[in-house]
Amino acid sequence: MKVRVRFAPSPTGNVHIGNIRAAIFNWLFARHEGGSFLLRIEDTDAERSTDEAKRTLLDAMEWLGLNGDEPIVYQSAQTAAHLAAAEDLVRRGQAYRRTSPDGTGAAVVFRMPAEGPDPAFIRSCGSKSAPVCPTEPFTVDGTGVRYSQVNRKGVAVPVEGCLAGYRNLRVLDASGACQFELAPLLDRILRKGESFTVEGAATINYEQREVVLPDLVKGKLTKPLEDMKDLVIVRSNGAPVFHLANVCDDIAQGITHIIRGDDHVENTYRHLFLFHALGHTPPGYAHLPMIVNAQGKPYSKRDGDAYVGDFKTKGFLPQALFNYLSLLGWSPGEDREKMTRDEAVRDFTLDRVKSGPAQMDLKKLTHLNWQYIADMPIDIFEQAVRGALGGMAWMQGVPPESFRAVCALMQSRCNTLQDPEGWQYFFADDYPREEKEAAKLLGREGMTAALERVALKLAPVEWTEAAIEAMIRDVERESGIPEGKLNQPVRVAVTGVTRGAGLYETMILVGRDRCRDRIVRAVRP
RNA sequence: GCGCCCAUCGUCUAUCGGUCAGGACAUCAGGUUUUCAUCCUGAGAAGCGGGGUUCGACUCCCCGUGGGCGCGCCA
Repeated sequence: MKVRVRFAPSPTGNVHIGNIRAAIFNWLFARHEGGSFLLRIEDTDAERSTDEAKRTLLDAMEWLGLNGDEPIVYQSAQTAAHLAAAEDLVRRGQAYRRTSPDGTGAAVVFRMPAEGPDPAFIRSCGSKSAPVCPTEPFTVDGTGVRYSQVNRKGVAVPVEGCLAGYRNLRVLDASGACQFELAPLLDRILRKGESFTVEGAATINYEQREVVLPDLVKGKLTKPLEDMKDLVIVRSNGAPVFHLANVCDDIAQGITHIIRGDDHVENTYRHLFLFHALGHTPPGYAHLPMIVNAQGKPYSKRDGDAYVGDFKTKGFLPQALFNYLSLLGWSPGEDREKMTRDEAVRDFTLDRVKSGPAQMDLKKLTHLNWQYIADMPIDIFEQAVRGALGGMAWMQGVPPESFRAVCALMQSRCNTLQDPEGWQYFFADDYPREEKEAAKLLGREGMTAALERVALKLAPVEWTEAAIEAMIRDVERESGIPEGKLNQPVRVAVTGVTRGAGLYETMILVGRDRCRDRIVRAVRP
């Protein structure tokens, strides 16, 4: 069967790198398997969904090259199908209505199957016995089983579970006499809505069963069925709930594998039942570990760095972010990190995905970004820098040849596309200066005189690196300055900063007149 | 509280019972260089704790500890 996966975010707030990482893994898996990658926007939460969020989401997807293979599905347009599915479940006795707490309406509740043949994902664990707090009532009705247990501190704590979790339940009093037996009454409870209350129960016995979820990254996951509850699938206001909508849409879109964050595993146990009740074999599941912030905590709204759009504005390349994110929780199994999309597609398999959480490391992303920038053809780099610089005022009137020359000189020194904002001194005279450093370098003994000599000799010197260097060496000798010690003062005078490309090539690009004027201004403010 | 999941250098990771536990980022120390960046050398840095199983465990099992997730008429 052809693989079909989907990325199904809800457009509330900005797209998170955790989400986008899930999108990347889905995309990688689809491409590796030669399948389809679909995008579904789960916009049923009208309160929180915004067009703004939808747009930033789509922008991020496009920026990262996560192209979908079919038209986008909007969940809000599928409501009728969701409701029809719910009605169907009610008709077949697999769901029931329950009036809302405020009595204004009735929600549709999906019942974990308490009778009939077990689906393949349910497994019996043998009989189980559990103590019951005798002073609290034990009740059974169509919505489940409720009783209390005594904890270590001697306090009664309520326990609640679905009917399905208590197959062949027997309630015993302190003497061991059976007070209640579920199996013979099941039909009356389910069909006639009868309920039963037992007082003074001491022990319960039942056949324990568990849900088995074969996860493609975490292996076999299980969950005791008695820990699960029936679940609301349609609100009393008539709106379908996430679980129903999600499963219905996955069925409608023919999804074969669901790859999502592992914060969904608990939902998956329930979705398994929904797929089954709706007459479908559940898809394969792969639960991805979470990405945590620098504090090792899950990303929250406070973490500004977590939003995909920010990476773009901070000057990161989509290829670099894609590459970096694909390495968070996955590795090709060799010591290979920088790789093309094609390489990642070729090597990506779910069984190589790690199951522990991963922490985002901005330094490493930056390093990767630097590598990608260094590898860019100069034309592309120049274009990217122009785009990133946008319409900065000092860009006005810069001759294309000069700009290109500066790009060529500075490319290998760029960590991000934001770095070129510091190139201002090449083109304009109102650039930021490292005043403290400048004062230190310019204030040295005899420096003023030496720099004035440099300014003087600048006019006639041949405008080549070699000639400029020779001239500066001359001035050093004439001024009694140790060889090489004049470079930094000249640099700071000419550029305002203490770090940059080679001084002589920098000077050539800054221009003869500007160099002279800046040196003069530096010594005589 | 109950349930589920996770656990290798500071960080991302390799290892699918036998390795001097490897790589990358970061850090530190040298070298090259007119500063920076590059480049080259080198260093420090890890199997959460306790029990098992085994000739042998980072790897398998159990307990504990720590962290995460879930327990909504949110998604």
